[in-house]
Amino acid sequence: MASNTEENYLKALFQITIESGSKIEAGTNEIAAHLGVKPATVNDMLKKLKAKKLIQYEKYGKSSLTKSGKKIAIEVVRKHRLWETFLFQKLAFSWDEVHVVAEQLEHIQSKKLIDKLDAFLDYPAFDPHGDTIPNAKGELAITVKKTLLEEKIGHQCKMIGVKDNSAAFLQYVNKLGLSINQTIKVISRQPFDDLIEIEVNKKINSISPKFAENIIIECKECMIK
Amino acid sequence: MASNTEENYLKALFQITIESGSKIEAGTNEIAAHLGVKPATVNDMLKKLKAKKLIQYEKYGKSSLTKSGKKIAIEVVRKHRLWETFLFQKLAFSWDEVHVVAEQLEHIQSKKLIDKLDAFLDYPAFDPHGDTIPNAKGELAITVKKTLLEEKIGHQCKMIGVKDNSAAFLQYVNKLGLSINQTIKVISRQPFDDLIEIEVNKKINSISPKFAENIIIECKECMIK
DNA sequence: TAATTTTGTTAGACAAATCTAACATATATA
DNA sequence: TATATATGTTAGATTTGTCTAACAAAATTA
Repeated sequence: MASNTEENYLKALFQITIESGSKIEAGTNEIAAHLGVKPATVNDMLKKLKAKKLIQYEKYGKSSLTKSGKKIAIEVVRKHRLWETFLFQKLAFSWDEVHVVAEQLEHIQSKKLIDKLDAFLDYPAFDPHGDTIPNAKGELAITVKKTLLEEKIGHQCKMIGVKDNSAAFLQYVNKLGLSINQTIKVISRQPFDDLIEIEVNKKINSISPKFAENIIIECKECMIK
Repeated sequence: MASNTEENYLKALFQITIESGSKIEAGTNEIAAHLGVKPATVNDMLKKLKAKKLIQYEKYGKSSLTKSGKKIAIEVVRKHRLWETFLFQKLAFSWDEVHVVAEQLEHIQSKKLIDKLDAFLDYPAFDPHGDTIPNAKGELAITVKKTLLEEKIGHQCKMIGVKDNSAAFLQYVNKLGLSINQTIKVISRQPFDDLIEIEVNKKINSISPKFAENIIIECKECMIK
């Protein structure tokens, strides 16, 4: 069984690599900065985690999770986010207070506890920060933030913000039926003038690339494990 | 701030001494047996806790809690019993499963969490084992188990069991209106024949010392802190 | 390519909590 | 009271997780 500290290293590695969606390995200094410890300390732990076959690591190289390391990391993330949801929904903690307490609660060892908590909260999909919660099987939908311009044709996504805050732009946003949390589907792209067809609330509209570039969306990237 | 381990030693000392209602100090071996560690380990910790002014202790002597040590111990007991109540009432854990998980949860450091949990559970007075839960001020009603013969005149207590299991005795118990959880008040004691007058459900009856000796009761001993 | 900077490693130290084995003191018993 | 038993202490070792300071390798830049 992994110690609290080991769990924290595995979680850090998971968040830096897999969940970031942007890289597959992490450097020693990077992990140290993420955890607020010294690189020397991380180095010792990397050797230990390698010996336990929880990470892949070679001297002077970068680190990544093995299958069993990833499993533990996802369990910790699941516990963290379920506890955050509990604190927020049931105990009326505010959005910004839940994290520090969940940092402690995530290390409580009891499979039964966490599965019962999951049921008590009615199997939530998102924590109070909007991050996805892994299910009991350890499956986790990874979402990535980007602009609507970058979304692929045929994909669905969720609007989570705007880049431009001018009145003109926001009025246009409104007119198209767009708002925070609104689901958007990209239908097509015209080769001739680059206009993008989107579907919002079953209505189809065309928007310019310039407009699309100012809509921040979140889309499901992949399913982990 | 006390470490998890220090908290466990303080809690053990509290339970052995103050909460037991029977003694005011604990020996090194006794503490070791209670915690499942070796006396040598306890000895080291006693020195440390003394240095932190959390206990009173002299070489080759017995140990007891100081005011600040007691405060911490009661907070840990409060957390333990509130978490047990949460697991039992909200997550449908069974009576005998709650303890081991609460042993972990009792060390979570967040005053806000425990006070909100208390409110969420509607300020319970007892945990699933029937033990009293200290309130937010650190006050705790201590109950002591003894026989009805030992109860003082004028005091109220609660029947929690019997010593004799013969049919004759149990029928007599029934006839007097006694049962588990029944409140009993000791009215008087006759100097002439030692008979004891008790009040049960507003009816007064006389019982013999032999009878009283076979009724196990729980009574509020005092209010701690 | 050579020098500099960034990144990673090693060695040695420390604190916390535990152990075992040997020793010391206190209490009980013959 | 002398011995035996129970209780408590000490010294030295171990594990875990951390540090600092010195060193080594890799990457970047002039």
